Amino acid sequence: MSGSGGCSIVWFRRDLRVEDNPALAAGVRSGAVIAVFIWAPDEEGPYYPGRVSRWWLKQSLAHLDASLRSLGTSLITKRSTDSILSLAEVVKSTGATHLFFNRLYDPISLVRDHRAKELLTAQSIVVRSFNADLLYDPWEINDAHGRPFTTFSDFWNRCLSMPYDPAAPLLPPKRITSGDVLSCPSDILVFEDESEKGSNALLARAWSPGWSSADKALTTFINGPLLEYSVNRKKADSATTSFLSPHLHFGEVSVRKVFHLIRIKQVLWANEGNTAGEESVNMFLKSIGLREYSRYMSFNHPYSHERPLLGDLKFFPWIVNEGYFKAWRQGRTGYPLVDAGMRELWATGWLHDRIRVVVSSFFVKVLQLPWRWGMKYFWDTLLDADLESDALGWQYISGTLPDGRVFGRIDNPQIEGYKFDPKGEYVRRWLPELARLPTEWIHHPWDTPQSVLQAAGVELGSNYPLPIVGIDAAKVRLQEALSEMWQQEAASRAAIENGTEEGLGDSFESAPFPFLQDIQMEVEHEPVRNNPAAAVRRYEDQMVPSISSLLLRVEDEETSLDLRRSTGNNRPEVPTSINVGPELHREASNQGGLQTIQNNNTLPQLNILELQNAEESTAESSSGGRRERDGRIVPVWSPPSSSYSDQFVGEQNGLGSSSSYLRSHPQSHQLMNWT
DNA sequence: ACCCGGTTTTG
DNA sequence: AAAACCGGG
Repeated sequence: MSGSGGCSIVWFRRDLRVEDNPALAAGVRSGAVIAVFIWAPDEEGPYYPGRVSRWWLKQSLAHLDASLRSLGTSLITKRSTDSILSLAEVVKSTGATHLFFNRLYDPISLVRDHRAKELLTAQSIVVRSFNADLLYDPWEINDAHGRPFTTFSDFWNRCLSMPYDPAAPLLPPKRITSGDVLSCPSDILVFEDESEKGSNALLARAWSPGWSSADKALTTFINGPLLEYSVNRKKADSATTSFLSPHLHFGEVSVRKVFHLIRIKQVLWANEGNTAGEESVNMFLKSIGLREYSRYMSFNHPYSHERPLLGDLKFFPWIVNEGYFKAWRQGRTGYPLVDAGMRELWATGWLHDRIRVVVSSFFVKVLQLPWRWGMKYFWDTLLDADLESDALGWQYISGTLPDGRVFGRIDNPQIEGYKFDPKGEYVRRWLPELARLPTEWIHHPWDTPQSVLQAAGVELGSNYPLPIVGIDAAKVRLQEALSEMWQQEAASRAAIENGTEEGLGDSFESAPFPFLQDIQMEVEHEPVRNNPAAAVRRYEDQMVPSISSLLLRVEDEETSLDLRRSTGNNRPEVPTSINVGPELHREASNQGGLQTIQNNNTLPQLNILELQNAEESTAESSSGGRRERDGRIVPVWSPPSSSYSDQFVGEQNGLGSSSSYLRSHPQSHQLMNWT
């Protein structure tokens, strides 16, 4: 162990590449390197990666290992339940003096990485982290008053007009001097179980993980489909997307490299007066920007994957109906475009962005299921599952962002169908039972004359379902739900004014949308009028099966201000704001297993982090109930748990999260002007 | 210059 | 659904 004294550990996470990897470069610069990957999925709580995501990770790690070997070292892999303890062990056994890693911005990583820094610094290890995941670190992008932006377009305009460019990509190291890898044996990591192997084998036909295929995908895209990106982006057929998202998720290609290469094209096309090309570049950069924004939001509002950023839907009576949920997952809603999307998702782990919008908006608006269920299902099934991006997407669809969609709007899958899939090819590919239906009827089989159906071999209600909910009925139901929501909201406000309400401990915090436990209890099992589906409405949209939570309180007043002030030359390494205090506030309220968690926080910025209680959730919550059906596309996926009532996370609807919104946008909870 | 109505876009 | 956009009149 000693000979190599002074070596550096490079901790790989979602930066599985050798090019433009600042942490690796720093390691190489300072001498011998030990490259480590630690697999500690328990730390992710309920967000244990889904089958396809794990499949990708496995391939990608193997690829990285091969590259590192060709450069002179290899990747050490560790199985762990505590990354930081494992890091400390690696440090000890290798005699390392430095730790380098690239930053992540999801809430779990923020806390974990900060802890790593504290712990190892205390052991006299030099710890440095780098930005490798974003064009700009979140704290670099602020408005004129030094406050974080709250809408995407402002954020993105600022990014595009920053006084300095994003860091230029680094070349890969020519050679790596290996630390003493023998002193630190790898664990074998198991990413798939027997039952998953068969389905995983199919993935390899369509995808090839690893940084070199990521590079290839990037060049192919830039030299080909990019030009038409703007025109083609409306087609449901995924042939015109970049296919970069899973590569980007695992950091196999650097987003800065993508940005720089795209910009080169942009300049080129601008000079040629190629306006279509320019437009495409802008559209594509925008989707890169959304990815940036998702990290930005996650950093500034670490609850965004769990809670609406705006409190405006706090009292919305979501429909808790497993039957709906199941029909959606299986692609049996009776709406061909939605169903085709859900079948494709299940079969391939992939979905065109447009179709993601269609199926998720259907989920939230027509079925009125709580968005976090849908998000969780995406997490479990998408090849490019990404917590920050998916949270942003679902919140956008649900209308809980200042610039999100208006909640009251229901998209009509039939109309969308003729827009995105005018010939019905997409539907026919994924719904073989409708393959013989003429285009005229393909997106609304329920209107189709019996004779036509018969000729096409379609028997509604038998081999293809009738619509699970009619669009008109859904509109009515949505309006009813909304007026119910307003009533609750008004009642709650009144209760506050009467001083009946306890409040949340924080005076200005609780103003617009107080937590109303009583009302929740009252209405819990009240069936909704005019609701033949016997759906039970609940006021918590925060329930995600099998998630139990601890609330960790975080002090971050000064530090978040620090972050905001810090500029170029002195970038904070790990956001020091994430200072997890030891005191846990967890107030279990007995009834029905509800847990209320109180936020004692009085600080202006969002400053609470919640960690998931790892033990109870992962196994069943992620992939547990899934079974593969050979040759059949219909998914079999059971929800993580059937006991919904005990997962309620108190202090809900992002009072914490939305506080900064409500303060900076006092109007935002009124954005939804229903009447 | 300005208004109108249809169309497109909307993170 | 609402706002921005566009091309006449």
